[in-house]
Amino acid sequence: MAQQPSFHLDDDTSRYIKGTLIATVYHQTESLYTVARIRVKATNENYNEKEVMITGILPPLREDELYLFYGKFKDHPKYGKQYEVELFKKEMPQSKEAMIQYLSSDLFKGIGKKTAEHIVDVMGNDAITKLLEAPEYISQIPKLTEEQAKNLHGALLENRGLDQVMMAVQPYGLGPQLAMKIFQTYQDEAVTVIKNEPYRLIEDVPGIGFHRADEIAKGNGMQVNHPERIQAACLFLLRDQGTDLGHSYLPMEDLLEGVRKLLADGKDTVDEMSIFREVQDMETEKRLIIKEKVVYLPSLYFAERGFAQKMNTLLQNQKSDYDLPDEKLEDELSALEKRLNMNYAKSQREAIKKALTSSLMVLTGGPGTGKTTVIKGIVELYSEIHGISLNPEDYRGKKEPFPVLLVAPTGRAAKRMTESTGIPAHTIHRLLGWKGGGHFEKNEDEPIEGKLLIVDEMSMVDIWLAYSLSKALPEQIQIIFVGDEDQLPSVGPGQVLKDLLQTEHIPQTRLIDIYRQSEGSSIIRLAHEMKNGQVPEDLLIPQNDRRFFPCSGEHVFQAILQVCENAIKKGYTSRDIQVLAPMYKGPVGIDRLNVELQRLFNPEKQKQRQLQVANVFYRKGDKVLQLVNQPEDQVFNGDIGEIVAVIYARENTEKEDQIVISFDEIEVTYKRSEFHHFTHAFCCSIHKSQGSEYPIVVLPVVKSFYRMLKRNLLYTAITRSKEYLILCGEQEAFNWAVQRSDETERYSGLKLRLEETWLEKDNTNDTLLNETN
DNA sequence: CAACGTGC
Repeated sequence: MAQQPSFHLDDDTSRYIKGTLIATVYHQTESLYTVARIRVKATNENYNEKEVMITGILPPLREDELYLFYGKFKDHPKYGKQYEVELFKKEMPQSKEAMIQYLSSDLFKGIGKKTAEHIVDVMGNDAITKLLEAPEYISQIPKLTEEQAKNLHGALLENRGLDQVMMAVQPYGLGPQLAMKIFQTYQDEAVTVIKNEPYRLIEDVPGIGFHRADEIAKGNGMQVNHPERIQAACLFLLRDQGTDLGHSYLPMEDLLEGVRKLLADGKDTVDEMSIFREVQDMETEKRLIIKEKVVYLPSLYFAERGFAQKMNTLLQNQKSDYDLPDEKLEDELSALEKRLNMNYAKSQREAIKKALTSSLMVLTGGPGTGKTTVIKGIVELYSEIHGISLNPEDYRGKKEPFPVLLVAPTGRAAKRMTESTGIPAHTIHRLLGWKGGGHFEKNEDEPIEGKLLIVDEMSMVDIWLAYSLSKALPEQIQIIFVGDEDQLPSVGPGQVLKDLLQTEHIPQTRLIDIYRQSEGSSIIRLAHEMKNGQVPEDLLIPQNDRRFFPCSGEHVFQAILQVCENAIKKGYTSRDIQVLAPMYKGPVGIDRLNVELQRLFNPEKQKQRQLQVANVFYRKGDKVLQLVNQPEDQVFNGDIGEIVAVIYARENTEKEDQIVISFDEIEVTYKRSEFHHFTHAFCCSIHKSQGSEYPIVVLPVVKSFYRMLKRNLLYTAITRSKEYLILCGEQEAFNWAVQRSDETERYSGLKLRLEETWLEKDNTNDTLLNETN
């Protein structure tokens, strides 16, 4: 018999645990993040326990339901073995009560509690399963009116679940995975949503963009110029495409043109006037915000506005406490220099003094300008002048909270801060108490406690996070933002650091190059020229600290290997040399480089112990890159380590393959189930290298990277090198990257918001003054 | 095409 191709959840490719709820351990209503204890009824996992802890994004679970969880086991450092659910499915209600409740729910029109009870009495607890298998039984249920029978039949078919969803989306080329996601998202309402509100899929189901939803809508008979269609396209363009490029808004013209293109379908087009009208309607409904001829998603507008307002409030709170006499500061600074046995440069002294006397300050400078030194100085001098202890132990059990807060957007940057200051630093998310879905425990109602806050690596903070942080700030706090505006921008929308620096009334200090002698270093000079959009004439001429090997095509790959081989002969190791590349795939991609570089730096010895993951072999001596944060191990995303031991399953009590990696002094053991927490690091991505420095950087620069070649990416890469920089590739590609900075420009209104809210404050003050006069 | 953080 010819069978329709179908996706069976119970086939052996998907692992599952079927079970019932014992107790919900944790459930967050905003994000739906759930931890629950489950009684195992059946599983195809290698698991023999009666109970299991599951985690995942799930609706509130009920005790009377049977669930099918698809996922995999994870070893949580604190909570042990847990099943991480990727997809789940609700089995039909099992108990009599649940079945009655289900049948009398809104899903089955015309069937109330009485009728539902009757059906279950006649058909049993598995009434629905039975009726689905043999719908003809419906007519045999006594006391059911013809109308009720018809409704029941229709609803049963409609809500049959996954099969129905798959059938509904099949004509649109959506595979079983997406069908499953849709079903998971809407459960019983999935088919209804697909039929009536297909554009909701864009928002709710990752992997469905405007075009896919639009295909479905079209299949449902959606008119080309239907308001719903136009509105969905507007939101999609702003949310998905705009924020992907880092924009906080889109200019009206860009939006209209973009939406017109998105909606055009052969001869069927929608004119920009109609789109404009919809945009206006959406503004009336407060689903969009229009300011100065640009269009915002409300969340982004309020983030800009709220952050700007808070910054200005802090500025106006300039208290007399901060008004320290310059003489005292100078004296204390000199004493500090003596104590730390060092000398601050003039711009560093100014930075430290300004930081201590301002309620808000931005500190910026390129790599090697001593931002870290200044942070340390600020903290030390602050404690000195205010006579406060910097020993966290002194605050244990006391009412007074630790007054100095240090944070950074990434775990690794926080770790570096901890190391350089001796004071515990955290991620911004940790400080604010992340709750999922963009919500935090700390906010305007429950502000954080502290007197001085320093935020490092501010270039990586997007406008949403900046707003969340600003909301949680008490009014009496001194805050210092630190960062390098020429580095890679934040993943999320906005360019908060840049905008702060471009706003005149925001107190700021720029550090100039001090440490890596500018005159001696042609790397620094190169970086400077690049900043200004220039390529030095001597790019190809060997310098004392950099070289450019011109080559193209396959030669680039060979040149990189040759450079490394020569370095090895000179006695350098993989610790000294870091190869960087912008992307993983391709002929000069990270993946391919790592395979060959492993062969060079850590060749396989006879009978060497090694463990295989996919096509990669790990062995002792391999340089590896940590990919996730493991705060409990003091190891963070981006940390580089070295494999120091390979242990086979038969050699340990857990009977699981293990790899031990050493990060500086710390050694961390990974089980096979955690091997995806690291990867080879002979070559790593430029993005991952952000925040690290290496003695020697080797960098391929080729046209095949053209999509990624932008000025700030190249800048970030070359400024990672402390002593020597080796470029291999095409000069044309280098020039191209330096020229390309406009394309990375982001639409941001933060500078404007900072200025307008500043003026509004002035006005309020004037009014107050006038009134008191 | 690459990239951040996180809940018991």
